[in-house]
Amino acid sequence: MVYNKTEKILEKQQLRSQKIIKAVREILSEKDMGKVSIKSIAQKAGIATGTFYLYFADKETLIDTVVQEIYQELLEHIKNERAQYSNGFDKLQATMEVCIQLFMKEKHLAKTVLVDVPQKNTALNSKYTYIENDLIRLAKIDIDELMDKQLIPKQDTLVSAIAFVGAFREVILSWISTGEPLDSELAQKTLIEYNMRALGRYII
Amino acid sequence: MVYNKTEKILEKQQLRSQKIIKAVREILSEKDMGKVSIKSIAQKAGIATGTFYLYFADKETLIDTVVQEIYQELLEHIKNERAQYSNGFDKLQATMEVCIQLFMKEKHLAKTVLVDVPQKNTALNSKYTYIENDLIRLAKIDIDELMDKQLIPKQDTLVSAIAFVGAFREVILSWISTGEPLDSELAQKTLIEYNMRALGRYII
Amino acid sequence: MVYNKTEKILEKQQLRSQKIIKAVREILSEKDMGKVSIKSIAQKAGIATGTFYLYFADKETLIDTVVQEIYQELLEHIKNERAQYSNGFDKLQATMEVCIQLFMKEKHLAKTVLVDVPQKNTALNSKYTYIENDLIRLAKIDIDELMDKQLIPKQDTLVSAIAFVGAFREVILSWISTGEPLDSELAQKTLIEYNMRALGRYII
Amino acid sequence: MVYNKTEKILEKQQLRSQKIIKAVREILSEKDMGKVSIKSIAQKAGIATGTFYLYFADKETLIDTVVQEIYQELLEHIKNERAQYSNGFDKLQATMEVCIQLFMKEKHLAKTVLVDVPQKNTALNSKYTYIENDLIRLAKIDIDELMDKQLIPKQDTLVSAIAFVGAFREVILSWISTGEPLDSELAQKTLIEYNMRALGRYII
DNA sequence: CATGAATGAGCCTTCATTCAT
DNA sequence: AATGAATGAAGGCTCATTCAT
Repeated sequence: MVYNKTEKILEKQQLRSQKIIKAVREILSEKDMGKVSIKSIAQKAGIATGTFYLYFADKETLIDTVVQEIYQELLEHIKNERAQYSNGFDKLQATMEVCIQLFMKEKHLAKTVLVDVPQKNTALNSKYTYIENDLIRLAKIDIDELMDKQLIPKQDTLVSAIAFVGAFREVILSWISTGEPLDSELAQKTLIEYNMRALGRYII
Repeated sequence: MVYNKTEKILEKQQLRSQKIIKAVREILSEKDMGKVSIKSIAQKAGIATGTFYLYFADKETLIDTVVQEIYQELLEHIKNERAQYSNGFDKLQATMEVCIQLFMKEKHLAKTVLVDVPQKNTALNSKYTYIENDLIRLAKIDIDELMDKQLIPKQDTLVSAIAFVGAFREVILSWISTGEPLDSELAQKTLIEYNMRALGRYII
Repeated sequence: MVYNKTEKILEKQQLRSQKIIKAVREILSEKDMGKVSIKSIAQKAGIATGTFYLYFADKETLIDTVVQEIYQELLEHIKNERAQYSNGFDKLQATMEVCIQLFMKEKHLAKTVLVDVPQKNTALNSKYTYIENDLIRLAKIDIDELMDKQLIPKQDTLVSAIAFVGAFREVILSWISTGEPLDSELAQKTLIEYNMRALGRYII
Repeated sequence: MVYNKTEKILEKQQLRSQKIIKAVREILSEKDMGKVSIKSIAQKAGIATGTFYLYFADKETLIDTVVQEIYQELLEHIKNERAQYSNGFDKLQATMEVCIQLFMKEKHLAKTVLVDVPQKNTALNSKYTYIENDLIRLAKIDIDELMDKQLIPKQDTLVSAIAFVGAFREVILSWISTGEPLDSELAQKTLIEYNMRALGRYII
């Protein structure tokens, strides 16, 4: 019984935590991005402001958690998609494609992940491992492999991976801000080819 | 005499303004990025809080001013360097080189320009024209020219320009955060070639 | 139970609101008329400055509320008393008598109503309908009636009503400042007769 | 020589003081009643803010001085006008007429004298002798005289004098706020007759 | 455990007054 | 004497956090 009770309680706590996190994400996703105050979060989560502090130490902890969750989700998506390909080029391309899809569908999430979070973590203040780093790591693995197989020229693969992600990030953000370009297909093709070409794929 | 006096006063005022701006820049550059409150700015500038308002209408005006100043500085550098080249590829390369030099020398400035400011201006909140937009514009001009001359394949040149700047930005920021890579020369070469290759320069 | 709880809370909130309003009234009534700052109000009400904003949107709202409250109280008194008379002269006299009574009993309230509030609303700044206007309106109705019945000479009844209230106001204020005159009865009689005579009651 | 010099200096000081006072009065007279800050006063007076403190101990002293000056001027006017009449009724009427004229011509001055100043001096805080008191005193003298001569019924002449001034004050203020009534002549006649009748002039 | 009213430090801004020049 | 830049206390308001119920 006791065990059960504990389990139930833990479950309930989980639920509450999730509710709070969901509330934050909803607020972050709102078009006009309402105030991200504890009060508004609690309101959206349907709890009292004080209750918040039973689940999270403080506001910062909450934000950290939300960010982690978002990251995990995104990486999950990417990994699933990549799993279908064995070729390094294809994997990179698939990564970009899934990211484009996801980000364009959830623009505010993209903003949070690509802008709001990193901005709090620049320079030596890198408290999180953020999505960009994860993406870079993934990209680097592929690029390393391609270089090993001599499919691309010798290069500082870390730099390339960073550039790869950076080019991608900037374009996505511009689309989020100004709306996707009219010829969306050409635009996406340009972006993908930009990065693929940049790696230096040998033309056979 | 009167003339002299006025001159001196103006000079002194300039100095104070500069002192305040410098204080903001310093705060923005601090590792732990202290609060950018009027109080902290005044403290850092060695003035009373009220004095601040003798030099700037309000906080927002100050921030605008700082941003503008930083932009002007950077663009000046870039334009000077680019002026020496007529060829599109060379100009783009020169732009990257001067930016690398400047940013690596003034890392804090780079951080402000590439991170702090853009983050306040994402999406529809584009009150400033920020450096990235200016850089993108410059890059696009060169890329358009290259495409017109059929030196690179057909592409959405705006996307390419954005990707170009994005790749660059990300790499620079990573260097700022983690320090330049050991083989700095290879790293820089990789970055530059990454972007040049990405444009699709036809190999002759 | 829930109902009870809600009731209790509402009651408590009412209490706080009242406490705050009372605090303002007290400050307004103090001899040296302390500063009417949020801080001083909160202090007097025994709450934190932030708490104030749980009960009133801002300072202006509070002041409005206080004023309205005072007005309602006074008008209630007057209307009750007037209800007992049908004759225009009697109604006017009753109005004066009830006002004299009330004001002399609650001198601070009188001061607020007759001095503090109007002074914030002079000229084109008439955001409130203040007691004086209401009193004037009431008086005018009676005077109009008297004139229609040809019980008083032809006159600009609005001017007369204003003068009526003004004469009254000034005398009351003088009594508040300097204390009622020794021969209080004569004094009150003089005031009432002054205004009644002024209207020009035809001597039969 | 020394004497002369001192005289000149005193004269100059007088001039400055006057300039400052004039500045305040101008600001008080402006339709939109700009901020009455030391800075704005100094600006209008054509002096530096610091200079102000060479002529007045502080802001309050200045305001007191301005008020005194205004009062003196007004009383001067009134006394001159009254001097032409020997009859008590005529004197009272003349007083009212000159006040109406003056106040309607300088509405903002009227506002200052009748509203702004008294409001700072209510109740036991009567630091100034304000115009109203002076007017009341004058009126009382006349009313006493009339009563002594048995031209009006027995009454508390102080109360009557206060009521007299109060009725007058209120009407003037209403004209200042809302503009003079259309039938200005009837309105003025009503006001004057109101007060005259109120005194109880025996109809012969 | 949950609540949400209460807290108070902190923010931006104004302005009467001072003081070095 | 005159200047006006500098001062800093004070004002209204916000919001992360606490605590009595």
